[in-house]
Formats: sequence, C-alpha cells, structure tokens
Amino acid sequence: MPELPEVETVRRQLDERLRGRRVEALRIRDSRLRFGLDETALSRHVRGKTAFSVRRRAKYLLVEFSGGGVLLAHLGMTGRFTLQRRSTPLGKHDHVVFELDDGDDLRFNDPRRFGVLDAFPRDREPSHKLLAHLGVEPLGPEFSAELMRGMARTSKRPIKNFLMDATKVVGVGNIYASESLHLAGIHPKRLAGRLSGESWRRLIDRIRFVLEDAIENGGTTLRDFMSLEGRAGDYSGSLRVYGKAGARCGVCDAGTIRRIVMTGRSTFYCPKCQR
DNA sequence: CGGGCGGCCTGGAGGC
DNA sequence: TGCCTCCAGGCCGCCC
Repeated sequence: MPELPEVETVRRQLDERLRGRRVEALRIRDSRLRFGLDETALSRHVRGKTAFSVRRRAKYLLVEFSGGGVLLAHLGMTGRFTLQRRSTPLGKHDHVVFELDDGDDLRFNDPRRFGVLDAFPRDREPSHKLLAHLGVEPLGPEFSAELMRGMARTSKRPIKNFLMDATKVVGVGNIYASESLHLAGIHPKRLAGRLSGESWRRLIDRIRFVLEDAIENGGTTLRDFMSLEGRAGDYSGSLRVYGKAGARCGVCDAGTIRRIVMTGRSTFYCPKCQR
C-alpha cells in the first residue's frame, strides 16, 4: 500500500536507474489497468525515447522523456516496478514491459490492477485529469499551519479524513495519517475545523517527521510494497500505532492502542494521549 | 458543493 | 487439505 514514502523510495531508485536509458521496445501484455491504457500515447511518448529524470507529484511518478513526453505511473495498491535481465521469465502480473537499451527490462507488475500508466506531452501535465485537482505537497514549503487551518475552517469532517483528502494535502494515506495524528496527540475524530493554529503546527511538524523518517527507511511494507530491487521497506518496524491494536502506547506509556473504523478504513490511536 | 461511499481487483488469512 | 468468506485500501465517480 504505497503512500508518499514508498513512492518516493521508488522514485529515487528509478531516477538513478533510468537516467540516460532509452526505451527500445514497449510490450503491453495487459492493458486492463485502472483506467485502461492508452497504447498509442505510450508508444508515441515513450518508445524510442530516452528518460532523463523521474519526478514525483503526490503518489504519482512522472518520468520525463526526450521528445517532450511524460510517463505517469501510479502504483495503486499492489503495483510495483521491477528491473530484471530480459531473459528473466515474465511474471503473471508483469503487464507492461519497457525494454531498455542496457539489456534490462523495466516491468510494471500489478496483481490487482489498481495502478495507472499514462503518457502525454509535458505541457499537458498541469491539466491532466489525475493531477489538476491535487493539493499541496506535505514536504514542500507551502504546507503550513496557516494554509491548512484556512482550508479546514469550514470543514465538519474528522481530521483524519481531512488529512487523507488529496485535494487538500497529498501523499498522506491511511497508515501515515494514523501515525502522525498519534505523534501529534490529536484524536482522529477531532473535527478538522476545530484545530487551533498550534495544533496544526504540531500536526504538520509530525506529518513531515513521519514521512521523512519513513523515506529514510525505505518506506513501509505491510504486504505488497517492494522497492525496485525487490526489497521490503524497513519502516514497518517503526510504526507506532498502525496495526498495533492492543499494544501499549509508546508515547504516553499508559494507554492501549485501539482500532476503530472510519469511512471504511482501519484507524489506530491511543485513547489516553490523543484527545 | 462538500463529503460519504460504492466499486474496482486479487491474494492471503482465517474459519470450518 | 480445500473451499468459502472476508479483508486490505487508493481514489475516481456517483449520488445524497
């Protein structure tokens, strides 16, 4: 379940490995991804082109190619990129294969096909359907207590739902929402519109801390996430509340972590120190 | 129009 | 061991 740290982990590896690599051939074995797959666009913007950088926006990876094209990729729930020798047998869920000029394959593998691949000219990026509505980057300079408090002012939603709304702030998914609220001492059901400036400052600080800490540790693997080299993320062992129902709270050392369901998502918090 | 939620998917886990 | 059900959750799109 890739959130921002997992996607950023993959971005860094892809950027290093793809820079200067030409895609000699493109093999689309299954185009039934979340929104289908525009084979024409992929061929036009990727095949025969050389990658020169990999960026990230929210949980989207954006590979820039010579010729002005951009490849957009979203890992969905179970998507992963792998790099292997061309002779390695294709896996059941290796849906798209990018044959690189160094003899390796970059493969997009996604058992559940919640992932997305698309390609378009760079000048269309700002208006792309999946990118246009996105909110601020949590690790960027615009992510401030003033901005968030302003956006939340009229909201009657619980803070956890607000945090997971990508039109407000991107990249914070189910795991890191619970983790950052826990460190900030804020109950997930507190109404977003009721948070003080001080609470927002604290929460924003904890969100940044948790995301950066997770990136440094290669992300979190609960089940599916794998880096480019097929390594699981090390941050799983650092989770403080997610999946820890019944455990002693590591912050107050008094409460017992509780699991509740909010809008269909498992939510973990300490009833003692999160108010 | 903000926001809740259905649906897309498959594999793994747990129950019997 | 085998089948059946449930659950995981990002996020668009529908609908209230």
